[in-house]
Amino acid sequence: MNENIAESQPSVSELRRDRERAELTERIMDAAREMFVREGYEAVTLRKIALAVQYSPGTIYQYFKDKGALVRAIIRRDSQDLREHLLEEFTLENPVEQLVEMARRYAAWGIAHPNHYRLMLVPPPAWAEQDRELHEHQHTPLERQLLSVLHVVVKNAIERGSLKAKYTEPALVAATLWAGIHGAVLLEIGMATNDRALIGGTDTPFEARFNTLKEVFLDGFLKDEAKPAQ
Amino acid sequence: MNENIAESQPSVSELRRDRERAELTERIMDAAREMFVREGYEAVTLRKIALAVQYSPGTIYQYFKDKGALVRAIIRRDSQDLREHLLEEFTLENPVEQLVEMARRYAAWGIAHPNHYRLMLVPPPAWAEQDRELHEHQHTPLERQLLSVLHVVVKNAIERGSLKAKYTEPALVAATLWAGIHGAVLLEIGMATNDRALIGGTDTPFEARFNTLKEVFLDGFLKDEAKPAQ
DNA sequence: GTATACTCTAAACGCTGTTCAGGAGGCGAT
DNA sequence: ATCGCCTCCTGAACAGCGTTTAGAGTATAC
Repeated sequence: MNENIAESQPSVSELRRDRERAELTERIMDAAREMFVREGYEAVTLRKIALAVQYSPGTIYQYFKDKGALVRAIIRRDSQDLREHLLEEFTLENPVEQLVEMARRYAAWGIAHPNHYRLMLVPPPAWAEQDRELHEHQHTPLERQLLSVLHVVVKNAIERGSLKAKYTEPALVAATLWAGIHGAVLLEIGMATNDRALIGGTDTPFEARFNTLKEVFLDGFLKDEAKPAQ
Repeated sequence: MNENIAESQPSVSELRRDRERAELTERIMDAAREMFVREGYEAVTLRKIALAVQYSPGTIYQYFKDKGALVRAIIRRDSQDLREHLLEEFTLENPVEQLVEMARRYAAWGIAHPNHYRLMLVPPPAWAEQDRELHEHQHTPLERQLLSVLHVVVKNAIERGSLKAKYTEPALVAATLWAGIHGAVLLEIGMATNDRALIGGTDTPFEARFNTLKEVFLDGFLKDEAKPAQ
């Protein structure tokens, strides 16, 4: 044992062990993610996850403290992915256009992955109780991350004088924007999963609702002279 | 046995039996509602409910088919209550004012009863699978009911010419309004339950967010000459 | 070769929702 | 008054859940 040296270099077997550990961690998360997204949180059992990765149930507990920690780890990673997806390839220097495009990406993602969306953004307070874990390592909940991303862009728009004079507080504007988009996505998800040939055809396609929301927000927030050309 | 008469009048003991059945049904629902609202769906066990009403667990199953049916029955009843609360005492003949007041009541109710709100409006797809039950007896899901209430008032506003000319479809406007309010309520609920002294004080009170949403919707939807006096 | 550290498993625990055979007791008919 | 019926309710049981733990098995370190 070379404990005498305070922090010695890791041996080759230690390296392999660490790598194998990381790989199994990954395999578990991947299998669990797929099941959570397909069947929802409480329909997925640890035993099924263990079966999928071909280990005994107890083994999972050497990689994740409990079922909640597993789902939280998945959420943490996927939140980061969504966040990067929203910010990807932005060369638009116009913050208003950027906001519209981000909203479009966000909504498209949520509708394409309804269970995933619910998992990350509508946590039943069950697993949120010990969310120390989610907050640590500069990991604020996704909702917060999104708000702070919006905050930056909105602040940019305000500084350029695109918004009406009465909207001076970026946090307020960002929260309003996010509330609208979030509500629209949830409405679409709910209607898509709950309804099969429901009452009279008063239904409207999501595209139309999204555009209405966009119009209203643009008309409501922007100065008349700052509105984009039709 | 008086089977010869097709439908005879119920005997006195039958009446008492039916009444007692209805009373116990009520007691179960009341106890369960309180627990669901306080602790959330999956934290409440049938055994605890049975204990609260002082019957054995099996007895519950003579009154409700299973746990999902019980919570669905509660949701059905409370949905009606909320719906009536929103429409209560309306003498306002101005549909725009009515919409604002309804939104205010709705948001206040949701924030005052966060668990109740989530229970009724953000069902994890678990118990929504067999929602035949929720749809029957002209009971559409609450979300639908709210949209149709909004639909009527919005249609009224459109017919009075209060909205900009490009908004001709009440369903579209109603969906947008509801999405915004729903999102705002969920954001408030999430921030209130998740956060205890979080990152920098970028927080805004709900009142301010609600007013911003109101301003934007009024500015966005209404003709300039139809806006209420400040 | 022996001791050590680690990983994984099998079994068990207490809990859950749910089912079911059977006891208890009031009711209507004889 | 007695008999059978019908309803309500219970206690025990079942399978499945998340989770814990003692220990077998194996690779590493000395």
